[in-house]
Amino acid sequence: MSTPHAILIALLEKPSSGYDLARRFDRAIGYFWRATHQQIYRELGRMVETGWVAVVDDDADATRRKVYRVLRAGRNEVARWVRETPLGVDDRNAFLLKLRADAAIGPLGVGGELVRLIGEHRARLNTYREIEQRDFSGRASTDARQLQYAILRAGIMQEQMWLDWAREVAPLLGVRADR
Amino acid sequence: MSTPHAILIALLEKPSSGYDLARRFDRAIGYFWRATHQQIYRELGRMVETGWVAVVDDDADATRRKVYRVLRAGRNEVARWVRETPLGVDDRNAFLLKLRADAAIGPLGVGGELVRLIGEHRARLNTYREIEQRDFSGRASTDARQLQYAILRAGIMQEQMWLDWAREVAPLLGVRADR
DNA sequence: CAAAACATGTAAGTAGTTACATGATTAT
DNA sequence: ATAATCATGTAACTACTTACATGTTTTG
Repeated sequence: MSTPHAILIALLEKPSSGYDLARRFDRAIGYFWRATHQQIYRELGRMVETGWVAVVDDDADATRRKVYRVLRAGRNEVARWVRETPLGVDDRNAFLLKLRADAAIGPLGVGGELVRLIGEHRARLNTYREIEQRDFSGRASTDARQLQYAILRAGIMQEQMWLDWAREVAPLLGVRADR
Repeated sequence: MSTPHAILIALLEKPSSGYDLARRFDRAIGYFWRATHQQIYRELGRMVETGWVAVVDDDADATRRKVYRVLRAGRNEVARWVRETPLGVDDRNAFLLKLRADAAIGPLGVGGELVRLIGEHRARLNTYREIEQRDFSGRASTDARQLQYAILRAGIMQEQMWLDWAREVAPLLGVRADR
């Protein structure tokens, strides 16, 4: 959804070369956001053009290694993206990305969005529960039917988990998860 | 990851027109797998070429509406894909897709893959727990640090949830979630 | 000195998104 | 009749993936 912003935020946390970024996107970051080295180099090139990042003139070390840092315009762009890009319930990872941005250059007012998302997740959970009541409340079930129920259970458990998590996070963002 | 297979499986569950599929992918199916009508029509066209699906000659009803059904080759392709395409821990939705295929034309032996995935999810959960111990066991935390911990918590809770779910599903697939 | 890891890129192909386009049927 | 919904498609653009390509530095 937003590879350039993922890269900007990673660079805000620590200025890096394309190669370093590729490694970071394979380890810690990669657990929730992926990018190949081709994507990274392409985006870095574009963002230099745009003026969001610049190569740190590695004074002494005149090797071929290029370390990038985020410029003021890039920082502003991250803040703008966090504030003005509404996410949906399916953009879990993008929301975590916003939290990382908030940790790096915050506060950026992510609390409001968390509250909205809690509402949307609750609505979806209710939808799932209604389907559960309607289609899976009876007794005897065929194998196929039990599998279909398992798929729905995955959705239900996922929403419950997200809401549990949101309840933990809300106070950190200065909002209430009310009820 | 595999739009054509998602469409084939939806068609196995119920022969439909492109328009119907688009609606189904917006409702129930859309909660875990998305496809726009352009993708759907394009894939349907391709799959007719390949011989995986065919238009049901809507005898009487000679309107412009085209209902597609899955041919034997398409069915075989689904079975092949389910059996021969190993998924990673991040392909949650693709695994649910396999369960739907198994419910529709199973059994396809998905149990083995579930067992493998349980192992991989446990490994990832352990990695997260180690990071937790190493980086977040101390007391006093800054705001930024607490947010970083919240991101890690999301990962931990997600893995725990998946493992809980897998424990429910295992018996349906004839395998044990052992321990 | 050879292999592994470092480091950055181009090119081609595939998939996905967004915008445009058209016409038929159904309901008000 | 006119608006909404049904129904199917093309075209252009953007993003992503996979393969190719090249040279450097470090380590055994």
